[in-house]
Amino acid sequence: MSFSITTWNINSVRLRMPIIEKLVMQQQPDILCLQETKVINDLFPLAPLRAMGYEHIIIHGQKGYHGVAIASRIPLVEDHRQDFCGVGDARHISAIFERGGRRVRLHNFYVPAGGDEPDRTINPKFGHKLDFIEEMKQLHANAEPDTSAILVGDLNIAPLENDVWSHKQLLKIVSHTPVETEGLLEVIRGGAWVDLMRQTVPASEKLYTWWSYRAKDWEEANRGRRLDHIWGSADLGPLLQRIDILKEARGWDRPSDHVPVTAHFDL
DNA sequence: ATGGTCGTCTTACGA
Repeated sequence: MSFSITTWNINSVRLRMPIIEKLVMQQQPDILCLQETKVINDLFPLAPLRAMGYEHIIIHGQKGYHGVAIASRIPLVEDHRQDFCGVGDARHISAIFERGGRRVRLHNFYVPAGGDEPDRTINPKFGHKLDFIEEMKQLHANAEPDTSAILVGDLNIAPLENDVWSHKQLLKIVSHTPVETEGLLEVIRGGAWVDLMRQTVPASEKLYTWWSYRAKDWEEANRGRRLDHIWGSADLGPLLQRIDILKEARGWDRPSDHVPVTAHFDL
């Protein structure tokens, strides 16, 4: 048995339906996790996703901002939303699925971007991001008995030196400041998560999932960051076949600034 | 060069 899961910050799900269809045609993931859907639940485009074979869809949206969704070809049970920082943002959705006799808890996150100034005393958005990361430290990969776990999403932090185009030049840029990168690594360590993308690509290699809209030529500049992540409980590590980062999707018509990341498992 | 370009609650603001 094989199983694949894709995470993609889509930056408006309604605007991106054409490239979501393109992704599904190419990759056919069993589960598709989206972030920044930017739409209330009543207006979420369920029909086209169902037409692509995703009959099990759970959504958590709000008007204009944030929003997460899980679209699955296998049944989802026990769906759950956690209101991180208690501010009512649609930034987390979770469900359980079963595959190959295994029970798996799936978390889909959209972590706050954190604004421009990496100082919580003058930038409340940065404080919110740090508080959100602090709350994520409660999240353990082995929290539930006889249940594996996968955590995906746009975590808006590039934790390792080679997760950004220039470690030195980005040390004071939100997404790569030491307080963020150390915080995210503590979430990983404390929760006994495995960074599955880095299990297959050594930390010495550059790895990006996001390229800014603002570059004149994103591909030529190649000033990317690894903001999107796929983590797993340790038992899933040996079952991982490969990770695909679909860089070409950054060049598709009306692209998101993030590209899809897909994990393939023997599961 | 402290810019640039996307998106939506669009002439403001978040990313």
